[in-house]
Amino acid sequence: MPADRRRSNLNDLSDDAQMMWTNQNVDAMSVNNGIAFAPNVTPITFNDPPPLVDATPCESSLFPSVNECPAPRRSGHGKRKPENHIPRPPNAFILFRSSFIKSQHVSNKVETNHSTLSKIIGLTWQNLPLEERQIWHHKAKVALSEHKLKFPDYAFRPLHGKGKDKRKVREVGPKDLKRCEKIAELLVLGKKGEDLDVAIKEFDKHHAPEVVTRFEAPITAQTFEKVSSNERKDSLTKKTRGTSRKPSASSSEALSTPSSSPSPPPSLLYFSTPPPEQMRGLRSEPCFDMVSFGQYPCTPDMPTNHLDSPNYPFDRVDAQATLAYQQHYGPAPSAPTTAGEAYTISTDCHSPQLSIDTSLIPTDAWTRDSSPASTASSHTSYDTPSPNFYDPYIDTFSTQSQSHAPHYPLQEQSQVYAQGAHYSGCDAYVDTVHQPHAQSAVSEYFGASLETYVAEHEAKPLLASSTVGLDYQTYMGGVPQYSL
DNA sequence: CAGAATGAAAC
DNA sequence: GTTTCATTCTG
Repeated sequence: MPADRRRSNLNDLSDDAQMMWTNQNVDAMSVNNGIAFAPNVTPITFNDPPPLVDATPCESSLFPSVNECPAPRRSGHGKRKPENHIPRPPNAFILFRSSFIKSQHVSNKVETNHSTLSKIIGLTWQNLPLEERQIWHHKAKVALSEHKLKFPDYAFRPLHGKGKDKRKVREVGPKDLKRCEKIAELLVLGKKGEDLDVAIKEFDKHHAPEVVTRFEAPITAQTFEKVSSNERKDSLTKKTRGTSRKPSASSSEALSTPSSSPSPPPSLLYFSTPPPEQMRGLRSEPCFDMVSFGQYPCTPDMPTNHLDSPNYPFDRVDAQATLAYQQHYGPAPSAPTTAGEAYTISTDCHSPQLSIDTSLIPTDAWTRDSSPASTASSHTSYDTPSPNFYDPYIDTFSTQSQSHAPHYPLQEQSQVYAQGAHYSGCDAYVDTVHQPHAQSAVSEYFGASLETYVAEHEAKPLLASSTVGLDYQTYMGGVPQYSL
């Protein structure tokens, strides 16, 4: 009877929709079937303090859930909701996150930004032992049952088309994925609170945020041709695509290869290099994030222009930087053939990193109504199996024992993660805060006429990425600057 | 109010 | 397959 439930009027429900999803009732119940199993929870007691049942069937040892009194629930996501809005039952991760935040495993000293925290918690979640995650899935299941008991008429009714004009303007951060990973790693190892403070403080001493540059997939004359013909109707009909994400636990696409996701053709507009003011006008986000470029200790010969500074000499064309690289260092790395492949030029202190994700941008990437971040291609670049094999329903549906799949060590996961589209805020994201010289090369790259370049080097990928990387390496003189 | 994460559920 | 929305809080 889902149809019936759907028809039911949510607004009939009483005003006690102010809920806080904690695990307080969860552990007191057992979920062995879909029927009533929570005798102590009724629609009335749903918000009541936790029953004093100690017999927790299972509790995370690593991150025990917080059972203190819930803080009054803030209206979800700060969005205005109807007075009697009934929130969705939380999923396992949301429960985990909630509890995690509340227990302050990561103190304010380490991280305050919740976007970053989400990242950290996400990484932690991925690295959580299977059993631990299972516990949270169990809690989620119980929460769902509770929810059903309390709101038997509830049906999730997402407002489709609501976010049609929504676009991911720009990614916050991700300042430092490595740092997030480190924190997550330590967390899974049991370090939290003050221990973590100390460990991260030490880590921060030696760690510098990595440089990440994103370029779209290599442009060839062929693709250019193809695009030109398709461009018009494409841009007329295509709408923004939603954000998909990296492989998830229950998703079978986790194991799919990136080659199965053809890239959308780049747009004609993309090929031309508009004047900076036009660029800013066309796109709602800047090409580069150079917020604190000036913080970096500059040497006299270092460029100090911001790309988005009006003073930046965009007319200074130096396409030869790329060619010079090829002449000097030989052929570039083999061209990626699938969207989402990434060049990753060594990352540690000995050779500072430059990751280039070559995901294509949607056709209208330079127009207002699209989001590079929301292309599927930018989220399918996992060329290793997902570390996440956990099937929350493994107990209900007996599947090919995925649960016995190997648990990927963090390091490996990180690589997978780093090659994904998590720097997907724009086509070329360069954190030059710590590597200003890289900016120089990128600037030159962008100053060049790509049209000319493509015409002259047809069927060859643009290699600005490599140029930038080497440029920076050269600048660093091969001297280790940071240790990780 | 977007953003960050993952996952459930609806289109 | 895609989109929304659960949590949380800051910028």
